[in-house]
Amino acid sequence: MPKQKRDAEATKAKIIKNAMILFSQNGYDATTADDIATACGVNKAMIFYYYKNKAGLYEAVMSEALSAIHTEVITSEKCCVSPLADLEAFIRTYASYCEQNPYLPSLLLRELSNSGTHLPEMMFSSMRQLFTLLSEILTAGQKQGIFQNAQPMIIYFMIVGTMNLMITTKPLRLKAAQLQEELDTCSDCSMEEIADYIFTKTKLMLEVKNETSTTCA
Amino acid sequence: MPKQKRDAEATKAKIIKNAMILFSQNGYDATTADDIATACGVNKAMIFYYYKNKAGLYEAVMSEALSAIHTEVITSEKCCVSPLADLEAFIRTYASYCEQNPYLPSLLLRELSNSGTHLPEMMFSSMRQLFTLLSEILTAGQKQGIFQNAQPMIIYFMIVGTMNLMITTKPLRLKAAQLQEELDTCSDCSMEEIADYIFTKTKLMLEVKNETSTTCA
DNA sequence: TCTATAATTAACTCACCAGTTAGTTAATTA
DNA sequence: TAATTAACTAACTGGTGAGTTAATTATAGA
Repeated sequence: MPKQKRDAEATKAKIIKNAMILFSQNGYDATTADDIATACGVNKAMIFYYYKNKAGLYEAVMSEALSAIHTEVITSEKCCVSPLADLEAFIRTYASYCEQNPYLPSLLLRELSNSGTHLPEMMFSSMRQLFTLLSEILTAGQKQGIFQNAQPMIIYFMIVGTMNLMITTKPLRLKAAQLQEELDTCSDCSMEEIADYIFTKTKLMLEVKNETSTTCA
Repeated sequence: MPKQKRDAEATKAKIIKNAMILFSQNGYDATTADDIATACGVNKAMIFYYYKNKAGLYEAVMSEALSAIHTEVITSEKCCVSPLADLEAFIRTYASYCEQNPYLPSLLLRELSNSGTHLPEMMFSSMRQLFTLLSEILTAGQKQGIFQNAQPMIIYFMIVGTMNLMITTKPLRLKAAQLQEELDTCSDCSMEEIADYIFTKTKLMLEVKNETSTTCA
């Protein structure tokens, strides 16, 4: 069954994949069904055949992207027991996932900048779950007296929002750095370095006493 | 001259104002020239008469919004001499400006999530200037040994990006808090409180030794 | 091998929207 | 006050994009 002339799953996947890329590059409105169809060498009608309408496709795309990252963070986050280690795992996993799937950040930011006006319920709850996760890590740490004065929402945006922005603005930052040499836009920072820096700064923000080695297995 | 039947400046201003609101609420593509025209009770043709095309109008809107915030931050930032006071002024001014002009954050975020694909040159340089400002404050502080290990780009996003996100997500955060009571989404934090919190955390991040009163005149 | 069904396609429709145009009315100036 | 210009309008156009439809082809099961 390696190659078939007809393979529903394969075409569905092709559509999702290309739609994700195009949506994240050009936004929802500026991406046409024809664009997506030609991008994956599939007849436009197939999009409507499988996903009913454009909004349905969009929802499917976001669902895919969000559930993927959610399980990734959830599963890898179990690695250690201390809140500090969990925090580190959270940041690192999110960073590495986003690096491998650079479409997600711009999709998320766009959605947030819409203030979720047309945000489908599923997406909303998925985003909430990710926040809840960090929120729980923070309250746990606070109860154990490891973290001080953690407003979860603001901390969440300082971590996740900043990583999202660093990814989506990469080309912009490069351009700015070329135009104005004395400007340090972190234009060739790797995502790992960024995650590292953010983790260090988050520890300072939360006034974590002292590093009793936090590296995971 | 209080009321004229014809007032070019007034209609131009009306168009900009309503366009700004609609663009920030619905995005560029989803906002039609007809929408804007009816919103300000002006004939659609006037939009093209004054701004040539939709892109021209958009550029004018962004130019307006950005130059306003830029001068606001620039002028009020002069208040003190120390980098720490300047940092505080930067954060506070940005916060209060955004609160009064809640359109800007969503416009900015949308633009950033586009990775500046259609970003007009003027806007790009305007955004750069704001970043340059913070960048200079940080390097000054670092030279004086007040700030430690400041990566300007990341710090910038942790401050400005977070404030932008807190503003645009306000309705979303409210909804999430209502659905899930135990979740603290900072849903009734004022912008002042948020700015305060961010400033406090930024000081920790930059390892500022100790507060020798930073309030401005 | 025949048949039912799922996958796929080309060629449409219809609504909507950016931008135009030709003409009208108010203000300005000579 | 006549003429010129600037502000404004109603009605149009052309293109585009979401979604449909009716027909066609592959595939699996009996």
